[in-house]
Amino acid sequence: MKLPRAFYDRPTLDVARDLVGKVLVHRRRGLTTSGAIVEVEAYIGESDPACHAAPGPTRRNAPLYGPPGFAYVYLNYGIHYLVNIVTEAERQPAAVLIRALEPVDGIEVMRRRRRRAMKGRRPLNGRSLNTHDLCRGPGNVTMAMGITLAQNEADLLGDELFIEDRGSEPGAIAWSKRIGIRVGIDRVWRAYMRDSTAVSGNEKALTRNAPRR
DNA sequence: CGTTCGATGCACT
DNA sequence: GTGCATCGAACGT
Repeated sequence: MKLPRAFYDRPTLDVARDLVGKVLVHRRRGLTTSGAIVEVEAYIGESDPACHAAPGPTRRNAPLYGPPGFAYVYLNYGIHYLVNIVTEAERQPAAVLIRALEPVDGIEVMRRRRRRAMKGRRPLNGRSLNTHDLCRGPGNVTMAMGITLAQNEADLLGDELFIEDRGSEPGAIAWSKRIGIRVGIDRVWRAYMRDSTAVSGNEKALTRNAPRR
């Protein structure tokens, strides 16, 4: 069942927590890929220095100021697209970054896209791509799912990019500080499935847990 | 194990 | 011109 608009129109930390275990689906050119969300990070408001809304409204961050339940995709480091889910945008600009998935549908399509994205360099020293590595890390998520700027501002209630509740019981969820950022590192706004091997980050990032808030 | 570094594009000041 | 919500190879220990 596709998540309704009301799911996204809630406090961002609640949305982040509840997104873990849901299934992100992308249909593109007749190919369907999907994966269970196992790791997310919240970016909340202009007072969060790591949030793209920190400088106030700009051309790029406009989706953060729009209605909830839409995608915010941007190019990061000139190399990777990162996909966010806009939340309580009517109250304040905020979103949830999708950092890792456990692949479900279209696993061979994901493998192909990951390999194609590594053109020029020898992939993984010749080793093969494990399923739980296909969508491990926010750049890998978009690579494997085929998500680009074309999906920016996509309505998650549409049929191209959306999130489903498939009724599976989510495992234990843990919280930690956000990783890979240089400012706003104090906030404990990263939620992840504790026992999933598809979660990104090193041992330190995983053990640096703290209770929510 | 650990750290460093190159690839690469664009929003923002 | 600066700096980034990255990835993975290539090194050093």
